Amino acid sequence: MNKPESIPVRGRPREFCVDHALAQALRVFWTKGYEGASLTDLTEAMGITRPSLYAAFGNKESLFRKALDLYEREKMAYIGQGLAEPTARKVAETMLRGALENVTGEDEPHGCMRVIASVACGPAAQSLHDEIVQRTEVFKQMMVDRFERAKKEGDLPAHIDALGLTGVLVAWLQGISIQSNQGINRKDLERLIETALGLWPSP
Amino acid sequence: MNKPESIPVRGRPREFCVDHALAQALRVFWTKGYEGASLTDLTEAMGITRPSLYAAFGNKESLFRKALDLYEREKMAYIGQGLAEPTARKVAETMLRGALENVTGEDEPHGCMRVIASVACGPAAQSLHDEIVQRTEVFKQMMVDRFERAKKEGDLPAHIDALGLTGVLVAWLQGISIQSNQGINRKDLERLIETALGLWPSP
DNA sequence: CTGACTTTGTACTGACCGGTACAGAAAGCT
DNA sequence: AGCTTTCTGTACCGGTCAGTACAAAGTCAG
Repeated sequence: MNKPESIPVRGRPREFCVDHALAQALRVFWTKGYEGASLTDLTEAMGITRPSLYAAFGNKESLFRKALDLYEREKMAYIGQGLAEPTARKVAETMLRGALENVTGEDEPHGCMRVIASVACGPAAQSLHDEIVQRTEVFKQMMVDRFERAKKEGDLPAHIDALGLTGVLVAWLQGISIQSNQGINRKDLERLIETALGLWPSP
Repeated sequence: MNKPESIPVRGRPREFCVDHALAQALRVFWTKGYEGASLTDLTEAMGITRPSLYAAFGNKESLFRKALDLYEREKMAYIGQGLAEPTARKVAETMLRGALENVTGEDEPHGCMRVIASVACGPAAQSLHDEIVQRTEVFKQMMVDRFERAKKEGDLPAHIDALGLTGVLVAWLQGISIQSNQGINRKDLERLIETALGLWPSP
């Protein structure tokens, strides 16, 4: 995984694996946020020099975007899995437990990269902030639609506000991320989740 | 409010009001976080020069701590008010509505400064992060105690886990902060809160 | 081999960061 | 009047930031 991956065509071949370097960059951004991660942090973690980074990834911002894509693809799969569950309760349970796993990984940064990055980006990275917000909105809308369907299917009471319930669930997910980032231990987060599921509306 | 406040004793009198300058600094830190706020941002907003800032407040970090004290004193009163409410439900309601007001202020930054600052501080500000986390833990413990009392008083079912319920409520507060920071409108946050209160356990 | 082409590491750029040295200005004390 | 004390503005410090110019090195086609 740490060697070149594609058939070189012309010129001197690249001496590192782009995917592996991107995975290392993801770890740095995940831990430190966009502005907190310096090019020195990134190049050291990726094991390449600055010009190599710029040649392969454009600049810091486009590197971050690629890392964010990778993060959402590999680390936020639990959102999509949750949406596919058969009942509203299972949707919530899958997302809450998935977030817990994502956020308390053994040797991974604690907290959700999306949350960290959206909060911790100054005016210089306004466009990044906006993009993260927009991606979050897409997920939220899918949840609203899913809960509307659940109401029709009868596994959510009719008086429940699907948008409000989505806000509640998203707030839980974000709160789990923040509390984990603040160093809460996993056991306490599990109690949070158990209590939250205990509050979840029954059909 | 923008003129000196105390009786000068010796030497040239200070030409600005310390309290007013601190309030302006608070706005900057609240909006941009600790590392995102540069000394240039701060001095411009405060209307003073760098040496004046250093003479009056020590350095950037101690200025931030003073601003954080001011924030908790003036903007987080709803936590203490909530704890004083007679029932667990009113505790939650007061805190949720207080957070909403705090976070959707007309010409104030959106989001809770504590949340923003705890997430958006790099390794340089580790001691600040730790202090914010510690202050949060104090509040949490008070909530746990309050909900334990509520169980004894019978306005919370006995099977409820007070620590888990505190995590649930804190996650809501943090989620409200983040979603507001991401530009959610106030109406949607109100629906989040109404739905959350609808889930709150009845005695 | 020669030339085209691309990646490599070194060493640099200008801009900004937090923090400060210093001299002049404004007040009270004697 | 001086003298002391404190604040004010200018102009600077070394360090770090994101980004790049440039030449050496490696691999292809011919």
